[in-house]
Formats: sequence, C-alpha cells, structure tokens
Amino acid sequence: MEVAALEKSPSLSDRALERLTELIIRGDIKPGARIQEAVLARQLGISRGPLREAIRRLEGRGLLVRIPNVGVHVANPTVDEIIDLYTIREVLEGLACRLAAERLTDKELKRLRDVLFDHSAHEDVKSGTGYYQSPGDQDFHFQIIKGSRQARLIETLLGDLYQVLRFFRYRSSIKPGRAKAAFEEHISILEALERRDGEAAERLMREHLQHARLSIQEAVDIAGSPPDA
Amino acid sequence: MEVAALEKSPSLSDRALERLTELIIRGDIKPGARIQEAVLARQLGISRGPLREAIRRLEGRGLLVRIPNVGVHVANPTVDEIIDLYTIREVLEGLACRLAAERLTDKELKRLRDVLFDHSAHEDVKSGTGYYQSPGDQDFHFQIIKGSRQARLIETLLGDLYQVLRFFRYRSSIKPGRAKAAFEEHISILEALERRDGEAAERLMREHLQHARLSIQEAVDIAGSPPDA
DNA sequence: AAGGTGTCAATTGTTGACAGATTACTCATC
DNA sequence: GATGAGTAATCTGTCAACAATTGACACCTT
Repeated sequence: MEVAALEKSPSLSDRALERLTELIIRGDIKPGARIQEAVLARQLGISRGPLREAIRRLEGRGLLVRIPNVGVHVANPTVDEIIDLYTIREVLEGLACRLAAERLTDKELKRLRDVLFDHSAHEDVKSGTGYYQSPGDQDFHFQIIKGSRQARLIETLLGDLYQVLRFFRYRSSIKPGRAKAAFEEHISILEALERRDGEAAERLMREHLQHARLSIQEAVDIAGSPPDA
Repeated sequence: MEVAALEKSPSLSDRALERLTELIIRGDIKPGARIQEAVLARQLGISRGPLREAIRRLEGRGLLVRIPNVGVHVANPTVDEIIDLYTIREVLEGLACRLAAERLTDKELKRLRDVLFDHSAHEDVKSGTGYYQSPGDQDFHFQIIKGSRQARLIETLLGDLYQVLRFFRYRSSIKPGRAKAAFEEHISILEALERRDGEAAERLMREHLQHARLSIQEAVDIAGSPPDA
C-alpha cells in the first residue's frame, strides 16, 4: 500500500531507494561493501542528488553506514547486533500480537487459520525444514502485524525491521525439529487470538520469536566454536 | 555521544538536521506548518541540496511528511497516533529495563539511586506537580535505557522516540496525584533492578509507562468531551 | 452566471560542475 | 630495503542553474 503511494509519484529518489534496498537485500551488494555515489548513480541511470537522498534514508534504517568525508558502506553487523535486532522484534511483534487479539475481525481470523493450514504448510512441516521462514511462515506474521491496526508499528516492523532482518538473516542450518515446533507455536498463537486473549497472544508470540532467536544463537555458537575442539 | 561524531565533521546536512529538529521541537515551526525548501535553506544559510537530505532523514523519523510534488509539512499527528507512540515506547523501554537489570553495574545502580533521591526530587514530589516529566524523571529513564547496553535500542528510544514524544507531548494538566505515584513507581523499578530481577523490572516499567499513557488519555478525554454536557 | 479550459507564477525535482578532503602513489632519503 | 614527505588522483560535500509539476487565476464557452 505504501508502494502504491510511491507509484503515484515515482520520484527518482523513491525509485533509487527501492532499487538500492533490493540490491542490498538480494546480496548483489555485500555487507561491508563500499558504495561509490558516482558509480552507483550511473548504474541506476540517475544523478547523485536523488541517490544521496535515498542513501540518507537507508542510513536512518541502519542498512547503510556513512563515514564522513570517506564514504558509505553497506552495514556489516556483528552477530550480537543481529541478535539485538531480533530482541527488539520480539517485544514489538509481541505488542502487535496483543493488539491483533483485540482488533482482528472474525473474517481475518478465519483467513489466518486458512493461511496456517492451507498454504501447503503440512507438507512443508512434514518434510522437515521447509516451513520455518517459508512464505507461509512470513504470511502468518504479516497478517498478525497488519491486524494490530497500528500504522507506526506496522511501518516499523514490516518496513524497516523485516527488511533488515531479511538481509541479515543468518544462513545457518536450523535444527531439524525447529520447523515442526514453529508450526505448533503458530497454532497456539492462533488459538489465543481466537480466544481474544491478548495477554496470552503476546506472551506466546514473544516466546515463539525467542525460540527462533535462540535457535540462531545456538547455530552461531556451534559454527563459531573452534573446529579443532 | 552521537553528537560527538557529528562534531568531528559537521556537514551542512548534519547541522541542518540538528537545527531543523530543534526548530520543530521548540515549536518555532508548528505542527502542520508547511516547509518551503528555498526559504528554509536561505534561513539556514545553506543550499537546497543538504537541506533536502536532512528533510529526508526527518521524514524517516516521522517528524516531517512529504506530499510528492507539493511540499513537506511538519507532522501533525492525531491524539491516537501519539498514544500509539507511547504504546511502542512502553514495550521498548520495558525491554531496556529488563536488560538493564542484568547489565547495570553496581556503581550505576548507586548512581541511579542518587538520581532518584538527590535530585531535589523530594521537594518536587512534595510540591505536587514538579516531578513528573522533570529533568529528574527524564534522567532516571535515560540512565536505565543506557544501562541496557543495546546500541540500537538506545538509538531508537533516545534518538528517535524521545525527540518525537518531546515534541508531541501533550500539554495537558496532569492529575495532582500523578507526580507522587510516578515517583513511587520509580522506586519500585529501582528496587527490582537492585534485585537483578529483570522480569519484574520489565513489568514494572511497562506498568509505569502505561499509567503515564492512561493519564494523558484521560486528560484528553476530558478536554475533548463536549463542553455543553 | 456556471463550468470548463488555457496560461502563468511558484515550487519541487533533478542535473552537472566546482570545491575541499582523503587516500594512494611516487620518489627521494636514510 | 624501509620510511616518510610530497604530490596526484579520486571521491565526497556543496552549490547554482535547469526541467517538470502543481495550483491559481483569468478568460472563454454555453
């Protein structure tokens, strides 16, 4: 919907923001890589002015880092910083979930249930590793966040945090059991929402995301441990 | 500390960001007021380029709103949107408080206690209305947020949210008893921190901020109710 | 007189060029 | 062969001029 607003007037800066975000998230420009304004501007077919505006906006989101008089790099966060992002997401999406419990329409709840069960989720879950971080998983979270009816919260979670996390997502092998567990946690959350139990919904969502975070943390600990142990 | 980094190389865009933020928060430019780039640029003694970059950054923070090809105005949020901001602050500062309980040094805890009791807080509280939103109150929150040791969280709460809320703070008469209650809630929070009880610290901070939010909401409801009732 | 149409001033969007700073390189010196 | 000053090249920071869009006013049509 925000995109629709941009489509109305695709200023070069807006388009540059979109394109650049995509380049970063898709990994075409790697974390830590330096960005040269003139070069990138030529690649995008625009001049440096609008590009600089786009860069400044991405700086605000933490995707780019500028060193004065030297240049801008794509952010290259440490594992700890990524974990910190997940921690922030935990409380914000917990809040969204609590609000959603009070505000989702019956129709939307029904749709949420469909998302959870239709979306070939069962196959994914049974096959073992598919569900976690699948479109089905993402859609479930999206619906709940939107259901909070809190524009600022939606903007923050969907616009900023998700993009950043999508980028920084740790490409680690998730534990085999995680997919099934995640799916079951989703069911518990859905049930709390259907009971209109905001407190429980918030708590369950926070626990759900905490598990995801710990799963990552664990994978990193293993990968980071000395291989000659 | 972020300012220190800017002082190193105060680019015109950085300075414009600072000055413009100040102009908005001090109320020199009022909510809803239109900003003309050329005029403001001349007032700040710079050209439109750096100013536009600063504006784009403030757009990201939600302090300015741009209508494509028409202009930018200072945001003019509804009461509901302000309440939403407070709600977000609740969970984020709750998180900060939980982390602080685990991470504050004994020295910092001592300092926090001093802030609470020294800062002529007693006089403020006894006099009735002084404490709430006083420097002492703010300092207490600042110390805890910084104590979370979470750069991103600190940046969000202190850099973005506080400035926005400082600006949009509802100039409403707070209930007489609120100051004393707020002070006592601070004491409870401090005690939880000293016990290193993160769970309780988070819960208490959230309740504390929730009370503040409800106090505002109440004041608005009264002010907003039809006077001919 | 009401409604539509064309024109014009004002403002945003964009560009290319200039100035200042930083980095990398060269060359002389130890 | 290593080190350091000096210099050149490159890139960021900034500006002023140009293009495109908007909104308002006057004018014409019905």
